[in-house]
Amino acid sequence: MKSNKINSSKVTSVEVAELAGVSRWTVSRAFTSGKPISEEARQRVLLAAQQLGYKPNLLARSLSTHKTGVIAVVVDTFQNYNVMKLLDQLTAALQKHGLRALLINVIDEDSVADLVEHADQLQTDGVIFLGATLTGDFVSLASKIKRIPLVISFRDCNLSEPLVLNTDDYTAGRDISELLINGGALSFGYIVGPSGISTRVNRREGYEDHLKENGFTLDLVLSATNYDQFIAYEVFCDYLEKTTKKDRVDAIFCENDTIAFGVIDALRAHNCLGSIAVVGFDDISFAKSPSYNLTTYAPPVTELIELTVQAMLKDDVQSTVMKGKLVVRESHKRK
Amino acid sequence: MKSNKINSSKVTSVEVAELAGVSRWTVSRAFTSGKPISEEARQRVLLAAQQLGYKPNLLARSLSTHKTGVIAVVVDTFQNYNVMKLLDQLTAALQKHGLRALLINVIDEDSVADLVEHADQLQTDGVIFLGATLTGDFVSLASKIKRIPLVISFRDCNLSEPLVLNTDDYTAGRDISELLINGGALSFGYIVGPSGISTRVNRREGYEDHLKENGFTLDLVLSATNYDQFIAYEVFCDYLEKTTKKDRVDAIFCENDTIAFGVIDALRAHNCLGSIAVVGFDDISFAKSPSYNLTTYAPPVTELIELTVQAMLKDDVQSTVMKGKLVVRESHKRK
DNA sequence: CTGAAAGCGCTAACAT
DNA sequence: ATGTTAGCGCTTTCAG
Repeated sequence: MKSNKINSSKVTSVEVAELAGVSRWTVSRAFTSGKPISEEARQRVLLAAQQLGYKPNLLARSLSTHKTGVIAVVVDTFQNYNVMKLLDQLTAALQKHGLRALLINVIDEDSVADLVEHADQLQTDGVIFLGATLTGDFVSLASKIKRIPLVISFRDCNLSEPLVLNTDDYTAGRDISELLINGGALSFGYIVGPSGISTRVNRREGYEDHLKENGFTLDLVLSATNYDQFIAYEVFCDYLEKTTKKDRVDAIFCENDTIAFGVIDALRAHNCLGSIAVVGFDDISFAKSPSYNLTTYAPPVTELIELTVQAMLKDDVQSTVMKGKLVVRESHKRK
Repeated sequence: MKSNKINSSKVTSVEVAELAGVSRWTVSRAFTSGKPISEEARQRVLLAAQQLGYKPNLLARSLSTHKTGVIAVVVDTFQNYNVMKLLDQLTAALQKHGLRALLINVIDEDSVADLVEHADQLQTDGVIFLGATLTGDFVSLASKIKRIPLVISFRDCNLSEPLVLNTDDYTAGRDISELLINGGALSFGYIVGPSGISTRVNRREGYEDHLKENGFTLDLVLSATNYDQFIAYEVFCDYLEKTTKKDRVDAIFCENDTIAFGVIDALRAHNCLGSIAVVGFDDISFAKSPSYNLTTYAPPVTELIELTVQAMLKDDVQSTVMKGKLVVRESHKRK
């Protein structure tokens, strides 16, 4: 006897069909929009379903239709305000299209392939990489999951094989150089995040190229070993302690906002806030904090997210870089 | 002909069985640990599977086993550093147990019931609420999804019906009162977040009760209409502008860290940083920023997360509140 | 340890 | 518009 099961929710379409006095397949139709069914039959089915507490089992449906409506979203650097913003907007956009996000948290970088493979076995309809630092071999990864679309969002990846959707980092770097030059700076610095990572090189190249074209040079490159405010703080404190005001650069572009905060913290701690122009990248919400007032660059998040979702729905989306825009606040000004 | 399909990954257990020279059921066994199968047969199957690029379809498996290994994680306030931290640890913990998180982003509070119902139809094995502000009727919601476990984590909810796992907010409030009293404060304030929300009342009650027991009163209650740093900033600026130093409270406890940052921003903007003791709640990573150095209260995140995951695996977990601990930095000191 | 029958709950494609 | 056949790909009995 099936009533033996503890859980009472074992109502299937058969029972609904019996109660409604129709066939099982009519029940199926009643729950699928755009299928031919008389209004009367539909009402009968819906009523019967409600009485019995019937809800279609979407797993079984997926097994037949070969569509789950679930997209795997792979994230590596979770505790990062920018990632959070992206994840928020991405899940919202997916849901608006009736899709759901299966969140994959990459803790150990080596496990990416396994995690993605598992998602694939779960029959997800696509995979979206929202990685901040991931350096994995995407090409070989992509080949593992040919069955479904794979898109890499918000990271440099000079490949054409998997679909890549990203901010135009190169132009962004140029814009920032221009802002700083116009502000009267004569010497320039840059702080990179985790080094050896090729995901953000374009940003720096645009900055450096534009400086050179205008007769300047990149005089200082500092390296925070991670996208960590405190590491950046220490690195910049070190710089401040080893230099005198005369020797320091006039302006510094930070690979992202988090690093910029650390730089500003260091300047504040050394009582020389405002002596060096600081610019970040990402425009995370904290950037407008009155204690930082960070001038930064806002990636075209909404547009890229929309494109990312489109890539999951149709297969005619091409790899794209898109311009964002400068958000000019106070931190790039020198007093 | 099935080879008509564009996607080549249509390998099923039948083909593997043929190539390995065993039956289809033996293939199934080879991919399920703990099933009786001879080592030789398993090797043959695994080899054949590899050659054909076969991977079990987990959807079909779930349909048979009535287990998907997917847990719905419902979040309402996404762009909140604390939520991010919880989500990071939660997904990591779930994955460690072989489970995956289906992330549900509640944009419109009214849609919670529908979203959860959909997750239920997707046959998720459980639902975890990580809501910060959600005020929905959890009892009626819980009744909709009796089939699977539901747990409310990290929010007050004086109910016993759905499983509730939370920080001991009441005791935390008392601890903070004690810290501030010991610091010599004589007058006390509190800033609430979104009002009308009952999710954090215990925090305030513990604070107020302890103050009263020690002969003090809660002299000021300010209200930020949201967990937003800038709203808190404005609210506190307003307070500072309407009062003189003499009239102000000595200490203020903020419902969470984000609000505390706004308060500190306001104090800094009015050049009176250090004149009022400030304490936050959550210990988000930004709290240790050199520009804030926030004294705050760290919830027992790891422990509660572990309990949450346990609740998904077994059904003998009881509703629990757990003590966290005070993280004493600088912001509670007055100069 | 391995094979076979039956079925998980639904839907595509076709027939009526 | 509705009913029918034949599966989706795997696992659970239970027999051998």
